[in-house]
Amino acid sequence: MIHPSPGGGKVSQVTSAPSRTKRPTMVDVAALAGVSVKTVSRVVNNAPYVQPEVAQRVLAAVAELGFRRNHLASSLRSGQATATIGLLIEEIANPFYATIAGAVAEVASEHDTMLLIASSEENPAREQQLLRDLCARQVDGLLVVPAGEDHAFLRSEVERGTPAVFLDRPAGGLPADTVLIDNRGGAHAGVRQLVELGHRRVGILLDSTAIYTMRERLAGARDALAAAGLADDRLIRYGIRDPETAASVVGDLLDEPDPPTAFFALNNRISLGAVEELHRRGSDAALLGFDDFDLSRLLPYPFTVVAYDTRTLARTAAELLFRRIKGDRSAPRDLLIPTELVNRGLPRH
Amino acid sequence: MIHPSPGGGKVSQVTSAPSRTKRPTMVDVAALAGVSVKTVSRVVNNAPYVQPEVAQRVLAAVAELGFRRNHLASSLRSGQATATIGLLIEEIANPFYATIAGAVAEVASEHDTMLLIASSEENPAREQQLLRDLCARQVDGLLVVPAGEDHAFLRSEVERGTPAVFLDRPAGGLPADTVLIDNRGGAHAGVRQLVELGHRRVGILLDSTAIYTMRERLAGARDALAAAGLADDRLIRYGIRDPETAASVVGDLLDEPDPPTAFFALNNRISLGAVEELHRRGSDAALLGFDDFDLSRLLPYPFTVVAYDTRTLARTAAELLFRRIKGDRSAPRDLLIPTELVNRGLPRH
DNA sequence: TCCCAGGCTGACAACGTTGTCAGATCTTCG
DNA sequence: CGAAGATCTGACAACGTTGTCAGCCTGGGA
Repeated sequence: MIHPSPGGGKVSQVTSAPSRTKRPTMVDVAALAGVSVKTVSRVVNNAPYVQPEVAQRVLAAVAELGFRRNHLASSLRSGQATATIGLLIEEIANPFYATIAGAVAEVASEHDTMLLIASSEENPAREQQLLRDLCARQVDGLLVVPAGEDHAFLRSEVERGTPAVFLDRPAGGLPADTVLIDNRGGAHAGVRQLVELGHRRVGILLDSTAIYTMRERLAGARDALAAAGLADDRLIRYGIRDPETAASVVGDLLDEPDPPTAFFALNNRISLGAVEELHRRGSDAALLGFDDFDLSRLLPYPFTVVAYDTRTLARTAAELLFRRIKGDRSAPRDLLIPTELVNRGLPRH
Repeated sequence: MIHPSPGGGKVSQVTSAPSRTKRPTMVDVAALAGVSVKTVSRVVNNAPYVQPEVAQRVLAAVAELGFRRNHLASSLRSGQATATIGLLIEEIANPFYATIAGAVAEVASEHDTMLLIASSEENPAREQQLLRDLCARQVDGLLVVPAGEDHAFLRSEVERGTPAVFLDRPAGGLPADTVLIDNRGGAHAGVRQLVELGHRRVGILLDSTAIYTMRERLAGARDALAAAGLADDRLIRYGIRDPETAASVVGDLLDEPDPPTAFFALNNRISLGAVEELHRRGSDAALLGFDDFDLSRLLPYPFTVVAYDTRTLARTAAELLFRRIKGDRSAPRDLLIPTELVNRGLPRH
């Protein structure tokens, strides 16, 4: 135990008023080390031709002052290379985009690059403003999950040396690298399997056809049904935004006179609602979903998903972007990430 | 069907060589508009005292050249205000951190600020390097979910005007704003409820006590058990990293001669494994988890979680940070986000 | 001895922008 | 009519860094 002596119990290492000291610059370091600013720059950047003992003096000064190179000034002067890329997604908190962000961050980190993330919130105007802002910050490249339909405004930026790679959805009005999921093929394969299992009436549940992925998946599903002569647009339900709506739509369809024996949910929010309703009713309708997700295997109803690897999607796009940043000027590429049919959910009863 | 005519099937709107034009600067705009650079600056920044017709000319030149102000140069010259904050988390793809990132991005957007995100991957050395890098990029402030135990190295940065707010875990060796979950209180309340329900043997499942949140939750649980005279350290299992391990540990405990009648899983990865095993065995042991998660209500086993609002945690921290950025120099604050007991999972059978 | 190459260093300008200041013009008021 | 202000504009320096270049040494070869 230490006896607190009045006023002296604690060494006052904390200056009570946070003294907003100015950041030291190379000028300060140079003065302390007795060299020129340029020499400091050379030492800080590991440039050759500095006498070891001079370098030591400089490093000592750097340490004493707590100098950190100003990255802004550095990249302003040296032209490009802010070692930053911009990622534009719909919404960070959404697990799909979070996975994308994680994979992109990983690739970025492999290239000693930082990640500036912006959320468009599905708003094309906001998307445009954010992309412009990212360019104004001189990012070395852009990764974009498009919200809008028209990206012509990016053309001049791309021509001026900020490469852009689009992922999950195609760019509009701009020749650019694109990395997409095989939405159409995956939906086709899944629905064909339902047909082969003997299903003749397949309810299709989707959000808006204003969304590219929905259009593609719907097209794939229709193709597969049409190929078997089973196309029936009365079984398609649009505008499903959340699990609750999905559940009630599934209920409505099951209550009709000649109900579907199978459902195709075009995204995982819809799958979730469908699982809930089918489980509640003890139904034995087949369920096919698009998009896998973390806990799908623990849900209380067996279903098949058209799965794909979101990380591969994102890594592929990011790696392509870095090739562009490093100077690859070849023609824009369109890459397709394959899908796979996977069984999920817990067996019935 | 389109007959491909040799070499002419497509209008060549794509300049084969993407001509890396230089970005126009205020100098270019000034020359085109026939004014000084400073006047361009004034127009671009909506400064007063520019004749409307001159402003028009400048804006026309801006539009014609596709000029965008260089944000780097701007914030270099004008001192601070990069309109960027840094967020350091463990791993972006993890839903917990994704939720944090989303909420932070939201608050940042309300302040017209962009978000630079970095992942420490639980590595203190990497954390330190990333935080330094963020400072070098002159961010206006830092939000940190600490990985390491010592953040004294940040002291000089904070004193030099980069405020930092820590969340979810406390900072080490640095007086700083901190926003934490009420881990201890939540665990205490949950376990007390188990005791009140008549449970006398509670298995406690956790990851490493090297993790702050684990220590706190464990302490809360022990307190509650001790208060009822039920403390029994033989029922505590450490080092559980993933659902699979959790499941097997639960199995082991249930196979012992005098098995627990209740389990407390200290995070949601562990809860998940416990749910799986309890469901598989058709057990009727009570389960208490810490951390709510999206699909918890659909899991096939009833359990109670100590829940909290991650978004509130993150928003609180972000708002505090922006108050600091705006100049609030009051003493560092410690805020506690409350928890709540919530029933989850589907009823047995 | 001189010359030249290579190692080492610093002065200076420049990156693109904005703060400061001074000057020019115009209005207003005593 | 003159002074005081308000409005408008541009020259210049500065933010912190790095590219360019010139110059200083030292040592080795002719």
